[in-house]
Amino acid sequence: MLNQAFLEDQEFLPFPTPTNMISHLPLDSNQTLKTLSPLSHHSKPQLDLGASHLLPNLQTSNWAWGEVSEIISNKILGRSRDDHLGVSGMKMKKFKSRRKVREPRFCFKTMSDIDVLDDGYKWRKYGQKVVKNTQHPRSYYRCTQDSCRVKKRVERLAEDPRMVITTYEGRHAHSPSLNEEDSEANSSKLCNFFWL
DNA sequence: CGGGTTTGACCCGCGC
DNA sequence: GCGCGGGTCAAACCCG
Repeated sequence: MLNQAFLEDQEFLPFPTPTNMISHLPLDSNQTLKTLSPLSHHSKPQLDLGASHLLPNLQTSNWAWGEVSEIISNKILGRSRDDHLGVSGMKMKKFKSRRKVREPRFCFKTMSDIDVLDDGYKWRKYGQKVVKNTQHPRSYYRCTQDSCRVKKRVERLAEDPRMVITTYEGRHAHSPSLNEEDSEANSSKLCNFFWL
């Protein structure tokens, strides 16, 4: 357990990004960040140019996704790195004398009426919280798969309620629930596939 | 009845 | 030490 915690901590950077999410975070030829509407599965992809100014002159090859997410968090949400350490109070109680476990994380911004994006995984809501200085509550979701500790947070941007901020934390140890039947057999392969 | 959501309580870290 | 804020728990509730 202790080893696992340290391993996870060290794995934070460089930040791996699931291929099914790369489509939501393309870096174009101008090396600026864009985000895609999650509804792009059904309709023509809708580029959000509004985020471009947040990451001027971003070089894709020189940035890890964790750093990108951190920049987004800082710029959009006004948070510092330590502000969103994903360690619950309960975990802290268990591992009081140990280093904090930092799960891999990334976030992205989308313009959508829908709060919960359909990313192929099944999520169960486990909490909702009104964040200070925002009129919109933040929702907390956990992956419904047993033994999968991936979490995500969903909130709306205070300055622009049309924008949804989704923050993923951790790695899925299975494939999306779309192919639930064979997810067991392929779990390890697909895990690598989605996070490389 | 099983699985998901809601919501108030609780815990912990942090700043003062 | 105390209060605040964020994150989580878990009982109650809802729904198919």
